[in-house]
Amino acid sequence: MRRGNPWICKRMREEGMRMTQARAIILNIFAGNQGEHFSAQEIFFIAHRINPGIGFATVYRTLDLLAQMGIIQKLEFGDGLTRYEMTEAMENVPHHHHLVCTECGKVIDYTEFTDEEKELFAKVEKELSEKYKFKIKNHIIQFCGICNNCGERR
Amino acid sequence: MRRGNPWICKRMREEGMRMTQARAIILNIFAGNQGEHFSAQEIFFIAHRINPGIGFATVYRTLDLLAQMGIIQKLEFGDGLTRYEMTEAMENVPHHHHLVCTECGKVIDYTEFTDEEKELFAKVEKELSEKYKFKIKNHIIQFCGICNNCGERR
DNA sequence: ATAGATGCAAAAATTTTGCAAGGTG
DNA sequence: CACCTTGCAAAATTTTTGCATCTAT
Repeated sequence: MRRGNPWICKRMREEGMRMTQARAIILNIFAGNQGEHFSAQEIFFIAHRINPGIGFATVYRTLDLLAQMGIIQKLEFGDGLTRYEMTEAMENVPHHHHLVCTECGKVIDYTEFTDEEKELFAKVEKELSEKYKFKIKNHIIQFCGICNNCGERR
Repeated sequence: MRRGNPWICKRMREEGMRMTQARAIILNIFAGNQGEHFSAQEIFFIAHRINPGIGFATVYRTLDLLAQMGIIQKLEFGDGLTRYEMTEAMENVPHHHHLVCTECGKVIDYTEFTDEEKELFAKVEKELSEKYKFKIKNHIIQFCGICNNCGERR
């Protein structure tokens, strides 16, 4: 099977896993759409169009696997669907956060954190890490509110 | 029906809603356990013990309602269950965030944000608000990692 | 009295699991 | 060739909905 990112292939092999067709397809979806957050359903439909043999179970199993490996990250915006996006550790994905409209579910990606903010977060993570003996791997920041459209509609 | 928090009752009446027994019981669960995050199931079991007549549908409908009113807030820690906790706007609930172990699901509440951090967030919210015409109501901050126990077990 | 709210049970929707068959290293 | 993965379909879970009945106001 044609492999994707060689680093990922290597990590998989090291842990006795295999780079299969299904996994490569799903990885490509994320790599080719950085900054997008897909639900399992969406991944299924896209992957299925590429290779109609791929089933739901494989999608779920692959998403779990990639999340465990830290390649993608789970997100939930409150509509009941789990979403996934590529981790910022991967392929120069810029650090970003989300603005979620609690009315219509619209999500805006927000990247303009200043250096000041980044430093602060680094500091907080370090403190938390020590205080609670937690090995912190990343953080999720969401601002919740009402978007332009929904605000006007009232 | 004996009402709980008068402010909430007032708001409900203003919007043509009613303070029912089920709603009062559920509100009490949150008010009496500030800082805890309940799943719908947990709320159901507690409420059901207080009044066995309460059904699942009512719990879900009430949780949605209270979330819409901004009294409780939806949270998801990645285990597939939606959780709810009282909003910090309510009953002097201190502002806090969460440390989530991605291995065992354990959640630690974290409250020690400094003034510096609070100011920064206020500033960021204001900027975002203007830039994206979003009416920001609150934010969710989660740090994800591996807790003490899970880290050692490996 | 009257609209809003509830409870029950059935339906939807999402995610997980078991197992034989297939693919990767 | 060994054994990790997959696909399928069935099961488990969580959440939503319809409708007759009940109940705050």
